[in-house]
Amino acid sequence: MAKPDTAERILDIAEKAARTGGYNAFSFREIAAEIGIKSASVHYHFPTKEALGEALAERYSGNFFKVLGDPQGAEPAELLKRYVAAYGAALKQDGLMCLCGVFGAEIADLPPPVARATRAFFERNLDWLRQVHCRQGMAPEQAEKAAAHMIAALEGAMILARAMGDAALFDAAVARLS
Amino acid sequence: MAKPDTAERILDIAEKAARTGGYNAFSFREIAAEIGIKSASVHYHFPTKEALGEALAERYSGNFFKVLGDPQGAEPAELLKRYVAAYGAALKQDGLMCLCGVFGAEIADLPPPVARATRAFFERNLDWLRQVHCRQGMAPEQAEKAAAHMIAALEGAMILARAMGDAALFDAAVARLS
DNA sequence: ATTCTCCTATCTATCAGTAGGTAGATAAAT
DNA sequence: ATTTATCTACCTACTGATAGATAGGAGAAT
Repeated sequence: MAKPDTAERILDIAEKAARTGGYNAFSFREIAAEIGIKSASVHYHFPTKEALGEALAERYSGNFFKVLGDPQGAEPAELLKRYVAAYGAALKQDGLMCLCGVFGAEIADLPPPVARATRAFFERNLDWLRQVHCRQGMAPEQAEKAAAHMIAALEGAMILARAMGDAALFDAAVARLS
Repeated sequence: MAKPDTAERILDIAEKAARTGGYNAFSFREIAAEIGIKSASVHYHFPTKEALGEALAERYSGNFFKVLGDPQGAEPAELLKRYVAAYGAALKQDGLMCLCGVFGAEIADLPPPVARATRAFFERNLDWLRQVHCRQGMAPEQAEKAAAHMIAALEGAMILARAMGDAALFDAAVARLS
Protein backbone atom coordinates (compact mmCIF):
# COMPACT_ATOMS: atom_id res chain seq x y z
CA MET A 1 0.00 0.00 0.00
CA ALA A 2 1.97 2.95 -1.23
CA LYS A 3 -0.75 5.50 -0.49
CA PRO A 4 -3.82 4.77 1.56
CA ASP A 5 -5.55 7.77 -0.05
CA THR A 6 -8.42 8.05 2.36
CA ALA A 7 -10.79 9.80 -0.05
CA GLU A 8 -10.48 6.94 -2.51
CA ARG A 9 -11.07 4.35 0.18
CA ILE A 10 -14.17 6.21 1.31
CA LEU A 11 -15.49 6.10 -2.23
CA ASP A 12 -14.67 2.40 -2.55
CA ILE A 13 -16.53 1.46 0.60
CA ALA A 14 -19.48 3.74 -0.10
CA GLU A 15 -19.78 2.43 -3.64
CA LYS A 16 -19.91 -1.16 -2.54
CA ALA A 17 -22.64 -0.40 -0.01
CA ALA A 18 -24.63 1.77 -2.41
CA ARG A 19 -24.50 -0.85 -5.13
CA THR A 20 -25.87 -3.33 -2.63
CA GLY A 21 -28.68 -1.39 -1.03
CA GLY A 22 -28.95 2.08 -2.53
CA TYR A 23 -28.35 5.58 -1.29
CA ASN A 24 -29.43 4.87 2.27
CA ALA A 25 -27.21 1.83 2.54
CA PHE A 26 -23.98 3.72 3.21
CA SER A 27 -23.37 5.91 6.23
CA PHE A 28 -20.52 8.07 7.43
CA ARG A 29 -20.17 5.95 10.54
CA GLU A 30 -19.96 2.63 8.74
CA ILE A 31 -17.47 3.94 6.24
CA ALA A 32 -15.35 5.43 9.01
CA ALA A 33 -15.45 2.22 11.03
CA GLU A 34 -14.30 0.15 8.06
CA ILE A 35 -11.37 2.46 7.40
CA GLY A 36 -10.51 2.83 11.06
CA ILE A 37 -11.14 6.56 11.46
CA LYS A 38 -13.92 8.62 12.99
CA SER A 39 -17.04 9.67 11.12
CA ALA A 40 -16.12 13.33 11.51
CA SER A 41 -12.99 12.63 9.48
CA VAL A 42 -15.09 11.38 6.60
CA HIS A 43 -16.84 14.75 6.59
CA TYR A 44 -13.44 16.32 6.10
CA HIS A 45 -13.11 14.62 2.72
CA PHE A 46 -16.77 14.87 1.70
CA PRO A 47 -18.58 17.67 3.53
CA THR A 48 -22.07 16.25 3.11
CA LYS A 49 -23.65 12.98 2.17
CA GLU A 50 -24.99 14.38 -1.06
CA ALA A 51 -21.48 15.51 -2.01
CA LEU A 52 -20.26 11.97 -1.40
CA GLY A 53 -23.15 10.52 -3.39
CA GLU A 54 -22.44 12.88 -6.26
CA ALA A 55 -18.73 12.04 -6.25
CA LEU A 56 -19.69 8.38 -6.21
CA ALA A 57 -21.83 8.65 -9.33
CA GLU A 58 -19.26 10.76 -11.13
CA ARG A 59 -16.38 8.42 -10.42
CA TYR A 60 -18.50 5.42 -11.39
CA SER A 61 -19.49 7.03 -14.65
CA GLY A 62 -15.92 8.05 -15.43
CA ASN A 63 -14.55 4.57 -14.84
CA PHE A 64 -17.35 3.05 -16.88
CA PHE A 65 -16.67 5.10 -19.98
CA LYS A 66 -12.94 4.70 -19.63
CA VAL A 67 -13.53 0.96 -20.11
CA LEU A 68 -15.85 1.50 -23.08
CA GLY A 69 -13.55 3.79 -24.98
CA ASP A 70 -14.26 6.04 -27.92
CA PRO A 71 -17.60 5.28 -29.65
CA GLN A 72 -15.92 6.28 -32.91
CA GLY A 73 -12.99 3.94 -32.22
CA ALA A 74 -13.20 0.19 -32.70
CA GLU A 75 -15.66 -1.67 -34.92
CA PRO A 76 -19.30 -0.98 -33.96
CA ALA A 77 -20.06 -4.67 -33.46
CA GLU A 78 -17.01 -4.99 -31.23
CA LEU A 79 -18.04 -1.88 -29.26
CA LEU A 80 -21.52 -3.24 -28.60
CA LYS A 81 -20.06 -6.52 -27.44
CA ARG A 82 -17.79 -4.58 -25.12
CA TYR A 83 -20.77 -2.61 -23.85
CA VAL A 84 -22.72 -5.71 -22.87
CA ALA A 85 -19.60 -7.20 -21.33
CA ALA A 86 -19.08 -4.10 -19.18
CA TYR A 87 -22.45 -4.64 -17.51
CA GLY A 88 -21.79 -8.34 -17.18
CA ALA A 89 -18.47 -7.64 -15.49
CA ALA A 90 -20.09 -5.27 -12.99
CA LEU A 91 -22.51 -8.01 -12.05
CA LYS A 92 -20.26 -11.06 -12.11
CA GLN A 93 -16.90 -9.71 -10.98
CA ASP A 94 -18.17 -7.37 -8.31
CA GLY A 95 -21.37 -9.28 -7.61
CA LEU A 96 -23.06 -5.91 -7.37
CA MET A 97 -25.66 -3.81 -9.14
CA CYS A 98 -24.83 -0.93 -11.44
CA LEU A 99 -24.53 2.08 -9.14
CA CYS A 100 -26.59 4.30 -11.38
CA GLY A 101 -29.13 1.54 -11.85
CA VAL A 102 -29.78 1.52 -8.12
CA PHE A 103 -29.76 5.29 -7.95
CA GLY A 104 -32.07 5.41 -10.94
CA ALA A 105 -34.59 3.20 -9.19
CA GLU A 106 -34.82 5.62 -6.28
CA ILE A 107 -34.18 8.79 -8.26
CA ALA A 108 -37.18 10.71 -6.93
CA ASP A 109 -35.85 10.50 -3.38
CA LEU A 110 -32.25 11.46 -4.12
CA PRO A 111 -30.72 14.84 -3.32
CA PRO A 112 -30.72 16.92 -6.54
CA PRO A 113 -26.94 16.77 -7.14
CA VAL A 114 -26.96 12.98 -6.90
CA ALA A 115 -29.99 12.74 -9.16
CA ARG A 116 -28.28 15.03 -11.65
CA ALA A 117 -25.11 12.93 -11.71
CA THR A 118 -27.23 9.81 -12.19
CA ARG A 119 -29.08 11.36 -15.11
CA ALA A 120 -25.74 12.39 -16.60
CA PHE A 121 -24.64 8.75 -16.55
CA PHE A 122 -27.69 7.64 -18.51
CA GLU A 123 -27.48 10.57 -20.89
CA ARG A 124 -23.90 9.63 -21.62
CA ASN A 125 -24.90 6.01 -22.18
CA LEU A 126 -27.63 7.03 -24.60
CA ASP A 127 -25.22 9.24 -26.47
CA TRP A 128 -22.50 6.62 -26.69
CA LEU A 129 -24.91 3.97 -27.96
CA ARG A 130 -26.60 6.32 -30.43
CA GLN A 131 -23.23 7.04 -32.00
CA VAL A 132 -22.33 3.38 -32.30
CA HIS A 133 -25.69 2.46 -33.78
CA CYS A 134 -25.54 5.29 -36.26
CA ARG A 135 -22.16 4.02 -37.40
CA GLN A 136 -23.92 0.76 -38.19
CA GLY A 137 -26.06 2.67 -40.66
CA MET A 138 -29.09 2.94 -38.41
CA ALA A 139 -31.42 5.93 -38.85
CA PRO A 140 -31.23 8.42 -35.95
CA GLU A 141 -34.74 7.58 -34.78
CA GLN A 142 -34.00 3.86 -34.75
CA ALA A 143 -30.64 4.42 -33.10
CA GLU A 144 -32.38 6.26 -30.28
CA LYS A 145 -34.75 3.36 -29.71
CA ALA A 146 -32.00 0.78 -29.94
CA ALA A 147 -29.90 2.73 -27.42
CA ALA A 148 -32.74 3.03 -24.92
CA HIS A 149 -33.54 -0.63 -25.38
CA MET A 150 -30.00 -1.77 -24.67
CA ILE A 151 -29.63 0.28 -21.51
CA ALA A 152 -33.01 -0.87 -20.25
CA ALA A 153 -32.36 -4.54 -20.99
CA LEU A 154 -28.96 -4.48 -19.30
CA GLU A 155 -30.03 -2.61 -16.17
CA GLY A 156 -33.11 -4.81 -15.88
CA ALA A 157 -31.09 -7.96 -16.46
CA MET A 158 -28.86 -7.05 -13.53
CA ILE A 159 -31.84 -6.58 -11.26
CA LEU A 160 -33.44 -9.80 -12.38
CA ALA A 161 -30.29 -11.86 -12.05
CA ARG A 162 -29.50 -10.47 -8.61
CA ALA A 163 -33.07 -10.78 -7.37
CA MET A 164 -33.19 -14.43 -8.41
CA GLY A 165 -29.63 -15.09 -7.30
CA ASP A 166 -28.85 -16.55 -10.69
CA ALA A 167 -26.21 -14.89 -12.87
CA ALA A 168 -27.23 -17.12 -15.81
CA LEU A 169 -30.46 -15.16 -16.00
CA PHE A 170 -28.41 -12.12 -16.95
CA ASP A 171 -26.99 -13.93 -19.94
CA ALA A 172 -30.40 -15.29 -20.87
CA ALA A 173 -31.94 -11.84 -20.75
CA VAL A 174 -29.28 -10.17 -22.88
CA ALA A 175 -28.60 -13.06 -25.28
CA ARG A 176 -30.40 -11.27 -28.11
CA LEU A 177 -28.45 -8.05 -27.69
CA SER A 178 -24.94 -8.95 -28.74
CA MET B 1 -65.28 6.17 1.73
CA ALA B 2 -67.42 3.50 3.25
CA LYS B 3 -64.60 1.88 5.20
CA PRO B 4 -61.33 3.58 5.93
CA ASP B 5 -59.76 0.12 6.37
CA THR B 6 -56.61 1.27 8.06
CA ALA B 7 -54.51 -1.73 7.03
CA GLU B 8 -55.23 -1.04 3.38
CA ARG B 9 -54.43 2.63 3.74
CA ILE B 10 -51.15 1.75 5.41
CA LEU B 11 -50.27 -0.44 2.47
CA ASP B 12 -51.28 2.27 -0.01
CA ILE B 13 -49.10 4.90 1.61
CA ALA B 14 -46.16 2.54 2.14
CA GLU B 15 -46.35 1.33 -1.44
CA LYS B 16 -46.26 4.80 -2.87
CA ALA B 17 -43.21 5.69 -0.77
CA ALA B 18 -41.44 2.40 -1.49
CA ARG B 19 -42.02 2.73 -5.22
CA THR B 20 -40.45 6.18 -5.01
CA GLY B 21 -37.38 5.55 -2.91
CA GLY B 22 -37.15 1.92 -1.93
CA TYR B 23 -37.44 -0.01 1.31
CA ASN B 24 -35.97 2.74 3.47
CA ALA B 25 -38.29 5.37 2.03
CA PHE B 26 -41.31 4.43 4.12
CA SER B 27 -41.46 4.67 7.89
CA PHE B 28 -44.05 3.90 10.53
CA ARG B 29 -44.05 7.51 11.61
CA GLU B 30 -44.66 8.95 8.17
CA ILE B 31 -47.38 6.46 7.39
CA ALA B 32 -49.08 7.16 10.71
CA ALA B 33 -48.86 10.90 10.23
CA GLU B 34 -50.44 10.70 6.79
CA ILE B 35 -53.33 8.62 8.08
CA GLY B 36 -53.72 10.65 11.23
CA ILE B 37 -52.91 8.00 13.81
CA LYS B 38 -49.85 7.24 15.94
CA SER B 39 -46.97 5.11 14.78
CA ALA B 40 -47.69 2.59 17.53
CA SER B 41 -51.05 1.97 15.89
CA VAL B 42 -49.40 1.03 12.64
CA HIS B 43 -47.51 -1.66 14.52
CA TYR B 44 -50.88 -3.06 15.54
CA HIS B 45 -51.68 -3.85 11.90
CA PHE B 46 -48.15 -4.83 10.83
CA PRO B 47 -46.03 -5.92 13.79
CA THR B 48 -42.68 -5.24 12.14
CA LYS B 49 -41.38 -3.37 9.16
CA GLU B 50 -40.38 -6.54 7.42
CA ALA B 51 -43.93 -7.86 7.82
CA LEU B 52 -45.22 -4.70 6.22
CA GLY B 53 -42.65 -4.95 3.43
CA GLU B 54 -43.60 -8.54 2.79
CA ALA B 55 -47.32 -7.72 2.69
CA LEU B 56 -46.50 -4.90 0.32
CA ALA B 57 -44.75 -7.16 -2.17
CA GLU B 58 -47.43 -9.81 -1.92
CA ARG B 59 -50.29 -7.44 -2.48
CA TYR B 60 -48.44 -5.81 -5.38
CA SER B 61 -47.79 -9.15 -7.00
CA GLY B 62 -51.39 -10.26 -6.52
CA ASN B 63 -52.80 -7.13 -8.10
CA PHE B 64 -50.35 -7.34 -10.96
CA PHE B 65 -51.30 -10.86 -11.98
CA LYS B 66 -54.98 -10.16 -11.50
CA VAL B 67 -54.61 -7.59 -14.28
CA LEU B 68 -52.64 -9.96 -16.52
CA GLY B 69 -55.07 -12.85 -16.27
CA ASP B 70 -54.62 -16.49 -17.21
CA PRO B 71 -51.54 -17.09 -19.42
CA GLN B 72 -53.57 -19.84 -21.12
CA GLY B 73 -56.50 -17.48 -21.67
CA ALA B 74 -56.48 -14.86 -24.41
CA GLU B 75 -54.39 -14.92 -27.58
CA PRO B 76 -50.63 -14.99 -26.87
CA ALA B 77 -49.97 -11.84 -28.88
CA GLU B 78 -52.73 -10.07 -26.99
CA LEU B 79 -51.36 -11.29 -23.65
CA LEU B 80 -47.89 -9.97 -24.41
CA LYS B 81 -49.34 -6.62 -25.39
CA ARG B 82 -51.22 -6.59 -22.11
CA TYR B 83 -48.03 -7.46 -20.25
CA VAL B 84 -46.11 -4.53 -21.68
CA ALA B 85 -49.09 -2.26 -21.07
CA ALA B 86 -49.21 -3.31 -17.41
CA TYR B 87 -45.69 -1.98 -16.86
CA GLY B 88 -46.47 1.13 -18.86
CA ALA B 89 -49.52 1.79 -16.72
CA ALA B 90 -47.52 1.42 -13.49
CA LEU B 91 -45.11 4.05 -14.78
CA LYS B 92 -47.49 6.48 -16.47
CA GLN B 93 -50.63 6.28 -14.35
CA ASP B 94 -48.93 6.09 -10.97
CA GLY B 95 -45.77 7.87 -12.03
CA LEU B 96 -43.91 5.33 -9.95
CA MET B 97 -41.44 2.47 -10.29
CA CYS B 98 -42.44 -1.17 -10.17
CA LEU B 99 -42.35 -2.05 -6.47
CA CYS B 100 -40.45 -5.27 -7.04
CA GLY B 101 -38.11 -3.53 -9.44
CA VAL B 102 -37.03 -1.20 -6.67
CA PHE B 103 -36.86 -4.02 -4.16
CA GLY B 104 -34.93 -6.09 -6.68
CA ALA B 105 -32.30 -3.39 -7.00
CA GLU B 106 -31.63 -3.46 -3.26
CA ILE B 107 -32.38 -7.15 -2.74
CA ALA B 108 -29.17 -7.93 -0.88
CA ASP B 109 -30.05 -5.49 1.90
CA LEU B 110 -33.66 -6.53 2.36
CA PRO B 111 -34.95 -8.60 5.28
CA PRO B 112 -35.25 -12.22 4.10
CA PRO B 113 -39.07 -12.33 4.00
CA VAL B 114 -39.20 -9.23 1.81
CA ALA B 115 -36.47 -10.60 -0.45
CA ARG B 116 -38.38 -13.86 -0.73
CA ALA B 117 -41.62 -12.12 -1.72
CA THR B 118 -39.69 -10.09 -4.29
CA ARG B 119 -38.15 -13.21 -5.78
CA ALA B 120 -41.61 -14.80 -5.89
CA PHE B 121 -42.85 -11.89 -8.01
CA PHE B 122 -40.10 -12.39 -10.57
CA GLU B 123 -40.48 -16.16 -10.55
CA ARG B 124 -44.16 -15.72 -11.27
CA ASN B 125 -43.36 -13.30 -14.08
CA LEU B 126 -40.92 -15.73 -15.63
CA ASP B 127 -43.44 -18.53 -15.40
CA TRP B 128 -46.28 -16.50 -16.90
CA LEU B 129 -44.16 -15.33 -19.81
CA ARG B 130 -42.69 -18.78 -20.46
CA GLN B 131 -46.18 -20.18 -20.82
CA VAL B 132 -47.27 -17.46 -23.22
CA HIS B 133 -44.16 -17.83 -25.35
CA CYS B 134 -44.51 -21.59 -25.47
CA ARG B 135 -48.05 -21.16 -26.74
CA GLN B 136 -46.51 -19.21 -29.60
CA GLY B 137 -44.61 -22.32 -30.57
CA MET B 138 -41.34 -21.28 -29.04
CA ALA B 139 -38.95 -23.96 -27.77
CA PRO B 140 -38.68 -24.08 -23.96
CA GLU B 141 -35.09 -22.85 -24.00
CA GLN B 142 -35.95 -19.91 -26.21
CA ALA B 143 -39.07 -19.16 -24.18
CA GLU B 144 -36.93 -18.90 -21.06
CA LYS B 145 -34.62 -16.40 -22.74
CA ALA B 146 -37.48 -14.40 -24.19
CA ALA B 147 -39.18 -14.26 -20.79
CA ALA B 148 -36.04 -13.05 -19.00
CA HIS B 149 -35.46 -10.51 -21.74
CA MET B 150 -38.94 -9.04 -21.49
CA ILE B 151 -38.84 -8.63 -17.72
CA ALA B 152 -35.39 -7.09 -17.89
CA ALA B 153 -36.27 -4.68 -20.67
CA LEU B 154 -39.44 -3.51 -18.92
CA GLU B 155 -37.92 -3.05 -15.48
CA GLY B 156 -34.93 -1.29 -17.01
CA ALA B 157 -37.14 0.89 -19.17
CA MET B 158 -38.96 2.11 -16.09
CA ILE B 159 -35.70 3.03 -14.39
CA LEU B 160 -34.38 4.76 -17.48
CA ALA B 161 -37.57 6.71 -18.13
CA ARG B 162 -37.88 7.82 -14.51
CA ALA B 163 -34.21 8.69 -14.20
CA MET B 164 -34.36 10.86 -17.29
CA GLY B 165 -37.80 12.21 -16.40
CA ASP B 166 -39.04 11.26 -19.85
CA ALA B 167 -41.84 8.74 -20.17
CA ALA B 168 -41.30 8.58 -23.94
CA LEU B 169 -38.02 6.80 -23.25
CA PHE B 170 -40.03 3.93 -21.83
CA ASP B 171 -41.87 3.51 -25.11
CA ALA B 172 -38.66 3.86 -27.09
CA ALA B 173 -36.97 1.18 -25.00
CA VAL B 174 -39.79 -1.35 -25.29
CA ALA B 175 -40.86 -0.58 -28.87
CA ARG B 176 -39.35 -3.82 -30.14
CA LEU B 177 -41.10 -5.97 -27.55
CA SER B 178 -44.76 -5.76 -28.51
C1' DA C 1 19.37 26.75 12.61
C1' DT C 2 15.34 28.32 14.73
C1' DT C 3 10.96 30.10 14.94
C1' DC C 4 6.50 31.34 13.09
C1' DT C 5 2.64 30.32 10.25
C1' DC C 6 -0.23 27.65 7.70
C1' DC C 7 -2.32 23.42 6.02
C1' DT C 8 -3.79 18.61 6.35
C1' DA C 9 -5.89 15.10 8.51
C1' DT C 10 -7.42 13.49 12.26
C1' DC C 11 -9.52 13.49 16.96
C1' DT C 12 -13.22 14.22 20.97
C1' DA C 13 -17.55 15.47 22.14
C1' DT C 14 -21.88 16.70 21.13
C1' DC C 15 -26.27 17.93 18.80
C1' DA C 16 -31.07 17.44 17.02
C1' DG C 17 -33.66 14.42 14.38
C1' DT C 18 -35.47 10.04 13.11
C1' DA C 19 -35.60 5.07 13.03
C1' DG C 20 -38.13 0.70 14.61
C1' DG C 21 -40.09 -1.17 18.51
C1' DT C 22 -42.53 -1.95 23.19
C1' DA C 23 -45.47 -1.68 27.54
C1' DG C 24 -49.48 -0.53 29.34
C1' DA C 25 -53.76 2.27 29.45
C1' DT C 26 -58.20 3.33 27.29
C1' DA C 27 -62.54 3.38 24.92
C1' DA C 28 -65.73 1.26 22.06
C1' DA C 29 -67.79 -2.59 19.85
C1' DT C 30 -69.11 -7.49 20.02
C1' DA D 1 -65.98 -10.36 29.32
C1' DT D 2 -63.39 -10.19 25.33
C1' DT D 3 -61.64 -8.31 21.28
C1' DT D 4 -60.40 -4.49 18.32
C1' DA D 5 -58.13 -0.45 17.47
C1' DT D 6 -56.30 3.16 19.15
C1' DC D 7 -53.69 6.05 22.49
C1' DT D 8 -49.59 7.92 25.65
C1' DA D 9 -45.15 7.56 26.80
C1' DC D 10 -41.04 5.80 26.35
C1' DC D 11 -36.57 3.22 24.83
C1' DT D 12 -32.39 2.28 22.34
C1' DA D 13 -29.95 2.78 18.23
C1' DC D 14 -28.47 5.27 14.50
C1' DT D 15 -28.48 9.26 11.21
C1' DG D 16 -25.93 13.42 9.21
C1' DA D 17 -23.68 17.22 10.88
C1' DT D 18 -20.91 20.64 13.67
C1' DA D 19 -17.49 22.96 16.87
C1' DG D 20 -13.27 23.01 18.60
C1' DA D 21 -8.87 20.77 19.85
C1' DT D 22 -4.72 18.43 18.38
C1' DA D 23 -0.59 16.58 16.12
C1' DG D 24 2.52 16.71 12.39
C1' DG D 25 4.57 18.44 8.30
C1' DA D 26 5.93 22.18 4.81
C1' DG D 27 7.66 26.63 3.76
C1' DA D 28 9.01 31.05 4.73
C1' DA D 29 10.99 34.59 7.71
C1' DT D 30 14.11 35.71 11.18
